Amino acid sequence: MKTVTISHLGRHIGEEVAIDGWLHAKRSSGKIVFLQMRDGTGFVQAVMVRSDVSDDTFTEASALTQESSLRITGIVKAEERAPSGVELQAITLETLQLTHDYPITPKEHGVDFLMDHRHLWIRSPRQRSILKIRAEIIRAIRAFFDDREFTQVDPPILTPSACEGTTNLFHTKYFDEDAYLTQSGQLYMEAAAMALGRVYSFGPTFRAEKSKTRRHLIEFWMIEPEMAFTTHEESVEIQEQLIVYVVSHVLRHCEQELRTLGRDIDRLEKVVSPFPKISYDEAIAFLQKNGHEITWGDDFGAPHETEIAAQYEQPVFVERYPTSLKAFYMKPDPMRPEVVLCADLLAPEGYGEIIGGSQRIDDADLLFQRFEEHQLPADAYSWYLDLRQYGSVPHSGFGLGLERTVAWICGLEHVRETIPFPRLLYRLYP
RNA sequence: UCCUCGAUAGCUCAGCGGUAGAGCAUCCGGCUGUUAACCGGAGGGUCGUAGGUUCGAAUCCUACUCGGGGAGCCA
Repeated sequence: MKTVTISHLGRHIGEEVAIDGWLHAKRSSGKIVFLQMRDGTGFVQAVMVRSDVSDDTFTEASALTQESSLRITGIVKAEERAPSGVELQAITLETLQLTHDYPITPKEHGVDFLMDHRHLWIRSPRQRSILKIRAEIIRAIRAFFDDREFTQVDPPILTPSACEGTTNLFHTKYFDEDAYLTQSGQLYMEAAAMALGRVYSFGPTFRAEKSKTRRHLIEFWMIEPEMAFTTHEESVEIQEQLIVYVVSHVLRHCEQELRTLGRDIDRLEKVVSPFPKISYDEAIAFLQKNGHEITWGDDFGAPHETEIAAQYEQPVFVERYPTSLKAFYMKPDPMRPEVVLCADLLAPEGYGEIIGGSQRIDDADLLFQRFEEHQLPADAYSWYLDLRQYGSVPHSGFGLGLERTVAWICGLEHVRETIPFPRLLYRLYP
């Protein structure tokens, strides 16, 4: 008997095949049983009619429970009433394990309960769809950079000290030395860009911040491209192309999953070039006009970002923030040294900042001056200062937060559903 | 760290000073096209923990524990 995946059943109409999977749901009456099967590739309904099978088989099917593992053989039928257009007319049944008391019932559940059962929750159609889309977004991001001859470089996860010196890091020991989990691979990626030209990293990042909002994870994944001989404006252009590419890839490859999530496809179809660009100055003026008590030099809070982004149907770049607000390595605008050559990309629909990027300081003296201003230990970063001593060039880069991007594209309420096993404040299980 | 909301059956919740409830899940019975199927029946609870007020507390008060949402910070 040929075993096929549910996703390929449509190619076997009229044939007798076997499927291996789990029972997602069951409905039955005295003489017919409907078995909703899932195998990871999709969902299909197997229909078992009492008169078609042996009494033992029918009794066994009637007694099956949610999430029992089983193998069913039957004839593949085209069926208009089925969501996938295909059904299996069951003939034989082999129960691998009869499950008892599966915790996640077809009824509603609270966040706490579902998070405690995350290892089982990911079996649900909704969670499966999100993880599929996450995988496709990752595939699209890699394809985008690989096609443009970027080289993937993996920065270290254990680091001797803070990269940016702003957020709280996870502390650990490296034998007798202190070590920290990385909060950004950027400085290492600048070194890599001087070696390989155009590079990108894709890996986990850790922030020991006591943040508890729908936009925060303690452990999250970030894509950090870094490009030699690239200006701020050129970097922003690449960021825009990347986002357009990723969204169109998901629209093309994940139609079924987006439908399962109930995502408003129209909103995603509006993500095309060019994206609006406004300056920090214009954003401040806009907020002031709308009654916010904010002055030039203040940073935006989450409500500010949401209000700015709400003006547009596409992601919006906010450029040239005050130098005092941004990281030490960002290059000042030569025409206006009080602002830096940077941009944040704000996603629509209140999802907040998904990209932060800038042109980096390439002048050795200015960078050293910044270290003193920010009271950073120059000796710990002497390798980074070396990059400006030996063939310094204009270069730019950015960081894309994967989970926020997934949450936005999927239209989710919270980033905790975008990663298989989220690490959240006070939640390290499962 | 701060603000705010919550904790009652396996799950989701109602009850808000006077004998602990419903739906779903589970078990038993019925049903040949179900889609969170439906119909009938059964079992199932130290009301988060510790104090206090009261004749009487799931209910009011205090503290603690755990969790949700948000702020700050950030992707």
